[in-house]
Amino acid sequence: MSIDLIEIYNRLLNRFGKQNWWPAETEFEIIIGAILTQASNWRNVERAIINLRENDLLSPKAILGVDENKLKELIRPAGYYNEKAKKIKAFVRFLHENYDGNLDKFLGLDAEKLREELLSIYGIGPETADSIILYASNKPSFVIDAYTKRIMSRLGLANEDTSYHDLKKFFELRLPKDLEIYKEFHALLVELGKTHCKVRPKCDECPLNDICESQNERDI
DNA sequence: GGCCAGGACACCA
DNA sequence: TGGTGTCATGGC
Repeated sequence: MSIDLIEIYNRLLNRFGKQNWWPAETEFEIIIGAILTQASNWRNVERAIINLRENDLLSPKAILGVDENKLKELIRPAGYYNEKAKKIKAFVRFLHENYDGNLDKFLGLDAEKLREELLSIYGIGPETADSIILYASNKPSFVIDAYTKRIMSRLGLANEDTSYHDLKKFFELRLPKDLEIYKEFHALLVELGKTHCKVRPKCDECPLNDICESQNERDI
């Protein structure tokens, strides 16, 4: 099967424009956001990040020193705050113990080693790891999320049980290994997912409508 | 008032 | 390795 992912990319880019992800001021903020946004609404995550910023906690050192219960209270709006507080703590402890708390040193690892290290940290799975590699470490590692799986499934290019690894390779084998394309494409797929390719799809006006197998109301 | 959101992990068979 | 339960707030 030949499918032109660049064609899809260009359509999304023309429709939605450049997304300029990741919305954050620092690399550490990207990492915190990547953990906080797990299975959560980004608007809620923003509230949590604002709370952290107002308390000067957007640095590894500050997070390392803050009381975990205090951390939980501040990130509460993001949901799953007990779990996420543990995950955030786990990350800064790992950084402290293995890289002297030096984030630049850690993010300077080559992509393969960085991914391996990230996946060894509690609370960081494939998607969060790839998000950190792509947007914080600025190395091309394609991110697969729930929206991407759904969109690919609706397009007939994947099943619901297609593995993360296989879907990731599907994109990486068909796209130029270009940092900006990787960044934008993932952001654009999320935007499409939010606006059209939802659980209850709004296929009208979808830029991929003509090449989508599901058309309307196919329950996946 | 129910559904859903930019996942990961523990536990089980 | 695959399926299921759990974690939780807030917008729509």
